[in-house]
Amino acid sequence: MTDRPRQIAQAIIAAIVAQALPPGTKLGERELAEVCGTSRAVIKQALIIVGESGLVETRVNRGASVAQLGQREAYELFEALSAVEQGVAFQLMQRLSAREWDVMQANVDEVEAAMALGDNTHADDIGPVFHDHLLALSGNRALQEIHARLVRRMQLLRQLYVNRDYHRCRLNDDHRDLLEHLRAGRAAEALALIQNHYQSIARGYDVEAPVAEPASLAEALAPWLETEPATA
Amino acid sequence: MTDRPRQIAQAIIAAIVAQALPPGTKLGERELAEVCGTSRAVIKQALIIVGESGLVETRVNRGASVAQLGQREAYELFEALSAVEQGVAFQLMQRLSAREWDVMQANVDEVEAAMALGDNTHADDIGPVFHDHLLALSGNRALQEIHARLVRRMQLLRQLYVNRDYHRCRLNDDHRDLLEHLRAGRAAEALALIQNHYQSIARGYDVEAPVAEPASLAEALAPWLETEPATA
DNA sequence: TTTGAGCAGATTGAATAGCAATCTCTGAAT
DNA sequence: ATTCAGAGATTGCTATTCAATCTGCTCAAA
Repeated sequence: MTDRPRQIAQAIIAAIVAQALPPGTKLGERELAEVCGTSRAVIKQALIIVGESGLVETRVNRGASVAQLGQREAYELFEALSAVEQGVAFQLMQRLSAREWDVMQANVDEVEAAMALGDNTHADDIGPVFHDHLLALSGNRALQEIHARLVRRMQLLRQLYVNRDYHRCRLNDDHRDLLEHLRAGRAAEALALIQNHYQSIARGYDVEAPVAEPASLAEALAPWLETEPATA
Repeated sequence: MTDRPRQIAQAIIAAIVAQALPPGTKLGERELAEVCGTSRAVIKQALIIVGESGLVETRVNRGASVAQLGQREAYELFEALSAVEQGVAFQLMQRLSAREWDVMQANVDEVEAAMALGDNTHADDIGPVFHDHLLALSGNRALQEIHARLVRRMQLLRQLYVNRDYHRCRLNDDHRDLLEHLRAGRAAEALALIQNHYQSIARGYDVEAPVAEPASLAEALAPWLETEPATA
């Protein structure tokens, strides 16, 4: 029961990433305090933690609400993800043998198998893990943290901009091609492909869409709060 | 007089980066509250903000103290900086004309002029700005924020590990060579040089040194607090 | 109808007091 | 010298309170 601010912050982050709290949802201190069964002081600390992760916007005297990223921020997010992965890829190419890329190869094959079975939901779930594997191979926790933060913010975009059925096969093909470049030591091609890959992903997001309705804080947070929520 | 947590957090960050608060310095809530003339609640919020930036370590029931980065974290920091700048450089090379690198060229020349005059202090001050210019050219605020956070944490290393007079001229030569590669579009050479550059910097840090004595919080923070500190 | 002023309620920023749990440091006993 | 116990200090958290600000509403004027 210690470090409640961080626990609550994790719950809020989980709810946001899981799309239970749509962008724009007001996160009132009083209401959150009741839902979490704690005091406003703890809530304020939790909101600061979430705010530092970039998932929540806080304005003085106006409280916090789930961040609504603009087109520019969306673009910068993809560019940043691309840059980080390019740097990581370049470094990994210098010290990894062909065999050490097998984890990522397995992911590509798994996604392909899922798609062959028509299980697109599962393919969508494990497809993005390809990028996590890349970061994991670096073994660099600072870079993994940076990458994870960017990915979490990217989740927000799914709700702001329509996801006109981006071509999964195309993305997985990119993954496969990228792996070949990486294994063969073709640096320029690999980095260019990463950039192109993220531009493909970005193209699936560039149309505005109606924002989902902001659910009640109690319902949205319930699954991620171990402590009993006060039933208002 | 609003948003005091953030103001105080900025003051603490400034003090840490300026080496007024050496690694390991205990940041007691009560004492900070008195020094800043505010309440513990505000201080706790400020410490959370600073903690999220990675400059302060917080353990439950044991409060916060200025982070003491280990060898591994130091290594990861340099690797991360290298990766980010490699990614940025690769992207910039595709869209910048030769002329648009002039800002960075100016920095290199300025540093060389300072060194020619024997003003090594000034050279050390403006030398690192070279890297900021690179990020500024990207125009990507997300990447600039990431980079700035990494640089701030790197400042901590200066106090933990002795800085056996790293060769400024060598570093500036790297900058000059890098610019040539960037202008000429030699991607592989440019990225390799960035990596090598940070390894050179890292080599200047790899010896342990006695940690500076933790100054009093009041004295350390005074220059960065506009509000009057309570004279205990 | 539209616009704008003004007021009431709600919300946030912050201070204060206080309590339980934990940590730290001192000092005594072995 | 080492170990252990206890007092004091520190932290985590709650509750309450007040001022400043914001929001939404009514109502009057153009």
